[in-house]
Amino acid sequence: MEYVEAKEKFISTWGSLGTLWGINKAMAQIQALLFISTQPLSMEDIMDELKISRGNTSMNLRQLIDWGIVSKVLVSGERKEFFTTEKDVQELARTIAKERSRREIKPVIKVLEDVSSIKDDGSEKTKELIKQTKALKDLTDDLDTLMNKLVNQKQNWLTKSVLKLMK
Amino acid sequence: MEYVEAKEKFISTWGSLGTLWGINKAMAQIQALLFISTQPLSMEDIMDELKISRGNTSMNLRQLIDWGIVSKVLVSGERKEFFTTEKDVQELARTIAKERSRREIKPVIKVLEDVSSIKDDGSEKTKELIKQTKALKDLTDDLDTLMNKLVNQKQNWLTKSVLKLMK
DNA sequence: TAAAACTTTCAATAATTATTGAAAGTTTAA
DNA sequence: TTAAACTTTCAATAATTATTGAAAGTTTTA
Repeated sequence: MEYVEAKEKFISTWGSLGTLWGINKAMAQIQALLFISTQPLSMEDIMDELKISRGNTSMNLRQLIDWGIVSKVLVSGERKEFFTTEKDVQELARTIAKERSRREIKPVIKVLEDVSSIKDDGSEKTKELIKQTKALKDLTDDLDTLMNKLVNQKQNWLTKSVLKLMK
Repeated sequence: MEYVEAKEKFISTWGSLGTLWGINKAMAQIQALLFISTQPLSMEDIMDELKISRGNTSMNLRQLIDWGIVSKVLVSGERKEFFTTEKDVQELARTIAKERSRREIKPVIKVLEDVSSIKDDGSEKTKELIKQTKALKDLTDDLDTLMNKLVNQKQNWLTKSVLKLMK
């Protein structure tokens, strides 16, 4: 496989994986492109590489910035803006995990709490609803805690964690 | 909050969470409904509760069965089929984790391996592509291993794991 | 074996989500 | 200032994905 083919394969695979996990394709592909790029890229560069429109590029770059994954960089002597992504995979994973926890997991835990704390009217179906949503709440809470703990150990968190679990 | 309101809130929240994570709404809602139901439900029951068509119900039930999350149960004296979902949240999490690993993570690891093992032609951009996809491959591999290890400890895996990591 | 009871399939359609592109907005340099 | 260089916004449109419903298929019972 040559460079160009490998690059395209990587970008398109990353895009598909994104789609599978509820992340839009353009967003995932922009991040992938920046991730393997040796310098920061301008909007033009991204549009040309991925063959997407200016509007699309602009909107998705903003989302990536909101997620804390991409940042603007100033290139001296250049008027337009350039963009880079976090290059360290561990830091990247940490950022994504934190954001998904904050945006998606925490609100669900809140709903599960509300639902599981309705008044027990003694009926079987109410008991079941309470029991099951409580169990789901506890699990989600534990997973969220675990994920955040994992991700907050700055140094080699993954390796360390895997080792601990193998004991 | 009354039973009916709580039930609807749970089902619709679960549906939205599904959508956010790339799982279709009907599929997530069917699973949610079965999860809090005291008995197995027939296709009619599900259609009525969720106000979805027969075709939709049939297709999504099949997908849930393919994922190993829902199973058919025979109710004696009844001709039609009834369905239940795994009621134990830990077992449920285990099944979902394994399936997502098998269907989505493993194939991506394969692509990352291919891409990161292209010939180094000495150019900076090739070196960067190799370096970054290699790092991503290693991380993904570690996360996948960790997830599978977590999930394969049959008893109280989560609690145990959290405790270990807190040491 | 016929027909009733049920499930699956799939082409048509609806709903949702992503993308475009041009107009409006903003910043910088002369 | 003003006009060129650049970015953002957003209504229109395209692409994708989900859903319907009726016909075809299957199984069971009489």
